[in-house]
Amino acid sequence: MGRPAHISNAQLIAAAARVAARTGPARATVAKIAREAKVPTGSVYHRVPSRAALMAEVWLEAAERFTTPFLEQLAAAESLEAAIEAALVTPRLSREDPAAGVVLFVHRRDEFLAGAPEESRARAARLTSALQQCLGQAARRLLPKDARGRERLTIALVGVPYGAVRVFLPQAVPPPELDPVIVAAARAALGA
Amino acid sequence: MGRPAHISNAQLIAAAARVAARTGPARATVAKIAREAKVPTGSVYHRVPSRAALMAEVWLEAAERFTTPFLEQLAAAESLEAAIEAALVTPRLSREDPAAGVVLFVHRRDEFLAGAPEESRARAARLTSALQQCLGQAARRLLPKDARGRERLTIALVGVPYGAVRVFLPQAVPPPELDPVIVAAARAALGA
DNA sequence: ATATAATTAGAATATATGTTCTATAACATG
DNA sequence: CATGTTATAGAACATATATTCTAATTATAT
Repeated sequence: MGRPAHISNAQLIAAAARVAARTGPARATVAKIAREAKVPTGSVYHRVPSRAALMAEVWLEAAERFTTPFLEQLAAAESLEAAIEAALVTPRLSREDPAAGVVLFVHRRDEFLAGAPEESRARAARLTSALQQCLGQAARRLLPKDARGRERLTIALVGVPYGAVRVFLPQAVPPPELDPVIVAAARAALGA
Repeated sequence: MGRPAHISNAQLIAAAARVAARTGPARATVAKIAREAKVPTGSVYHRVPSRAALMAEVWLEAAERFTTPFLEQLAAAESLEAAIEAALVTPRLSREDPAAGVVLFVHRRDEFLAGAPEESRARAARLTSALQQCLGQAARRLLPKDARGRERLTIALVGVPYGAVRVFLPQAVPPPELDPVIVAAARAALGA
């Protein structure tokens, strides 16, 4: 089968994620990523077609780690209180996988997707629209009287926890005491 | 006095702010900034020593527009309710000066300060520490029982409004209806 | 008018960095 | 053990863009 690779594709993405988390995607050069992954720069191009595609992959992987539990919690929620639990996905991910947390909550989606191949963009668009759709359905179910229900739910379940963890990231990990504060603030934002 | 300049120094900074708001500071090239300001690229270097120094200036100007009213409101606050008003500086700035809002609340301080001259960094450090000091004093005054008062106040008055406006910026301007939501969420975050 | 200063104007240069290329090494299979 | 395949290894190349440079322009002051 030929010479074995020093690292796996997933390890390359993980190394790129660490570099991007530290420096931001714009300053994550191929040289730095290769050094972090302990492979020569040329080897990077045996795995991915371009730096832009790799950065997109980094974002997509982090975004999926967030979206999966968030959508699961929110889609199943039959009460506002249950929906509010989804707000805790943000601090939990930041603790469990700080690099993914920093990628998602410190840097911006567009920085990672700039110049990315069409396929990566399409995947990113699907993730984003799945999130919005789920928020819309939950709003119709749980805030039927509120004309701007989806907007309000987005503020409470996305905006509030995002802002809360940003007080800590990237220097520190959000402490456990943050979670009840997020819940209280999200509940208040929903007017509940 | 020599040939008159096409634009003032302030106009160059404003043009740089618009470009940086659109593309992010990393992709704000000197060529783009010069085009936006309608001056040749070389002229930029008659005003500022480097692109990095210009980006730092953009951030510092935006940061001062935020810090001044925020500190004023918070320093004068003799009650938690008065302090909570400071949380509204964030959405107000985003409406009154969207470019400054995007610079401060969409992009990151470090992106603007990367490679900046020492003097700019020192100014930025002073702004940041003035903010932290004021938050600390307010916490001791208004939340004397809370051992982590400053942290909590930061979450409520900085993190919550930041996350809330981020739901809208940079695509849209935060609507006026957002303000009572921010106040409610900030109040809840303070446990009041 | 003429000299001087400050700027415009944009070409030239330097540098950083993404990408490709050539050679070599390590593994599997017949 | 020869051959084919895949990866390493890092140098070479291409490109984008920050910065500098030379010349031309337009104001003020004497």
